[in-house]
Amino acid sequence: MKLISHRSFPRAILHVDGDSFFVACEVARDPSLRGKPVVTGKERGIASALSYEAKALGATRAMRISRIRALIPDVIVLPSDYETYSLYSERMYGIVRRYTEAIEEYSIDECFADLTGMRRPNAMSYEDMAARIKRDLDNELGITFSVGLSLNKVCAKIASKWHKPSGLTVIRGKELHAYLECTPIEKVWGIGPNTSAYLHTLGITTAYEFACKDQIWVRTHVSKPFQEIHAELNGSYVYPLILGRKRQYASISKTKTFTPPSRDREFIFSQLSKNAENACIKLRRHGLFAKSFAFFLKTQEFNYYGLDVKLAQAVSAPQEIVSHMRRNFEAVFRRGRQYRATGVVLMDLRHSDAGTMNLFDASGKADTLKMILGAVDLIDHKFGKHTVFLGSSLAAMTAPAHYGDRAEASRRRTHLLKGENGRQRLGIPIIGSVS
DNA sequence: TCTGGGGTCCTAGGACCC
DNA sequence: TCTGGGGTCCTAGGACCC
Repeated sequence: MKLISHRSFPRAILHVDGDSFFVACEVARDPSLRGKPVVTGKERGIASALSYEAKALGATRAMRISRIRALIPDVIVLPSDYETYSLYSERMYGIVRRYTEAIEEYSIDECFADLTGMRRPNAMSYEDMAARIKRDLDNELGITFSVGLSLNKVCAKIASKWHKPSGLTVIRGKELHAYLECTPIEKVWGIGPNTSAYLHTLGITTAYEFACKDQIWVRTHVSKPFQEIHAELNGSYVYPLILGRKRQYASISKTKTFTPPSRDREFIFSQLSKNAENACIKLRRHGLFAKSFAFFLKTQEFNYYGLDVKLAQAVSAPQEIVSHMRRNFEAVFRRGRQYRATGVVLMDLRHSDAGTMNLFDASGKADTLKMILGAVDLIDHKFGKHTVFLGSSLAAMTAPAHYGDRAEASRRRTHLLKGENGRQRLGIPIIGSVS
């Protein structure tokens, strides 16, 4: 039995979703691409977004670019340009914000808006607002959007997905069941492959069948996140919008898969070192410091072996991360095992390292390190990423072309920032000059 | 989907305490 | 040394999202 302790009123929640957003931004910027099979993700060798023309010819998300080229010889492959997409993203938020301040900037190509109570200020119905927002977005950005309007986030998501691309779907409370009957359970936001399979074993295949289960059943069969989804499928408003600017990072990670896989310990470690460098670059770009981190190796069988490391002080220098990984590497690495990827995750992020300085470190190393890092960031900014890098990353940086992006490899300069090398066992690596 | 990369949140269970 | 009951904090790992 459901307890309703307050008089709930229906909400009008809007979900806005850019159609093939990355590709659409590229087309908006370069109209000559319109109508052609276009994919982005060149830098990774994996398709991140596809034009509808490319999809129609059989390409799918996460497909290897090489395979797409075989499938569609005249496909246009572009590297992802997040700077540009972010600009379009900001414009999207701005247009929606004309109609309400209650906006959640959910991701680069999606947002939610709470239109509740805005009929009078905007002098139009919720449906008209949704239509106007879509029209403004399509016209001003030159990108089509799929828009859904319903009682809550989960249902608004179902609505926006209903008709793609360029759809506008309104799902009122009375019509909800009809939509849910046609929605496979695995298409519901928040219900992944695992939970779908589990629900299937209980005889549930559609969102409607799940929604019809009573409270007792729901509490005994699924955990909290799915109880909440269940409530939203019944029209309740459970998930509030998270308003305002994107919240701060909880973690920053860098992982990299290499082909072919490798058993070479030095190579594997250099990959970790490179991950650490890249993660720290992002960390510093946001003015953050990490008080702990994790690193892991991923085997050819998709098993993960890793370690969490707590630091005595918050750091932003890769040298610190690398020296800790060096000390703990043997606990994780096994000879003979085939590895396909490594990763570094920086955690316990904060805005300052103040108050955590080691009092016994009177040598001025910390200050030196800061100056070096500042210089490194400046050089990278001026001459491009990875103009300078740690000696411990060398193997990863100079690996054969098939170990990475060919173009990147050829662009790369070979100046080294001396520091970590195979034999060093010092807590803080020796810092040399940029050669 | 023969499986890339970057995130967040929830939960069960152990450690520890009273 | 054995016996309960109950609370908090932390961690590893699962699940999901774009």
